Amino acid sequence: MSTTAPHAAPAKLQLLELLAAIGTAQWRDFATAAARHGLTSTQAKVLAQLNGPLPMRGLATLLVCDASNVTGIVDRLEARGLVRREPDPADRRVKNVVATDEGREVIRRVREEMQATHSALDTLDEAESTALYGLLERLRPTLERRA
Amino acid sequence: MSTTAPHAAPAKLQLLELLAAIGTAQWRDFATAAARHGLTSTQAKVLAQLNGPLPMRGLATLLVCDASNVTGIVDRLEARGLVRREPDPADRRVKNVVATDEGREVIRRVREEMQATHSALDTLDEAESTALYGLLERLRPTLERRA
DNA sequence: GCAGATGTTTGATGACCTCAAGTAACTCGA
DNA sequence: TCGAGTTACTTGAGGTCATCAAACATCTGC
Repeated sequence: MSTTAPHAAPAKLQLLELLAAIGTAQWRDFATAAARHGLTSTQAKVLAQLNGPLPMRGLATLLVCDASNVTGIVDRLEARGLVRREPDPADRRVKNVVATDEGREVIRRVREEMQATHSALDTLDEAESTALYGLLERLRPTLERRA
Repeated sequence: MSTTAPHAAPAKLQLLELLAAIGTAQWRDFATAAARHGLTSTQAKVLAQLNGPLPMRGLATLLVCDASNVTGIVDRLEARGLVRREPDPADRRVKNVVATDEGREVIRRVREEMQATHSALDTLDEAESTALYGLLERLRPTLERRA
């Protein structure tokens, strides 16, 4: 409301708030899509990390949470048949979590059903997508390292 | 890993994943800052919404959650003296939630202590900030409407 | 071989979240 | 004005997520 120039440099706080708004909206989109498949957002997030076999501990590290927490989440995913615990051949303490075929299919659908996000990204042309990608890619390392 | 051109147009899925990564990192930064003040991220989020008096129902709408949920969150914030329930003069059913001075101060500090986010945004020069702001501003309406 | 570190699980506790139900207060038309 | 329907808030039950402490099995290096 203060300045009027159409493309004035945004105040840092405004940019911060906008970034937060985008983040929440996308998260909500994800949670909604996950819910349609009977998954909580946390369960879907775990499923999304499982490209290959991953030990419980690795999962906990990725999620930045206590290992004991992962036990329950994987329990519930396993009960639904979306995930499997496999013994690690090299270390008998370790249990590797693997997504089942159904698990992979479900998370694929969740991603594809994030309509709000897809629609939003579709409003950008190719140059804009590239620009956005470049900018976000620059933010990422700093943002993730200092957390 | 597949293509090698430095500024090739990103696949939609890559952009989606990058956006998600940025969102989680920023959320984690927020949660960490909130925790330093003894707040859960949800509590901090509520505090962040309280620019003026807001009825419980309004809060629930903003948070996209059940009204009964807000009762407990506000209870805990009120117990810490960060928030106050005030009767609405126009409608005796309504309780308006207002941040106390201490509440406003705490949330101000939380925002200012989101170091990862601040550092990341500081890596952008003015033109880049402006570009990012413009792009995100374009995404926002679509992203929020379709949620 | 043994002390210490690591991976997983269990149990206790608390916050968050939803749904169903209850109470109080508002609204609007007959 | 009065009563039916709606709305705001709370309570209680039940489930998920998150932490910590403790137990247990297994690995590691000396």
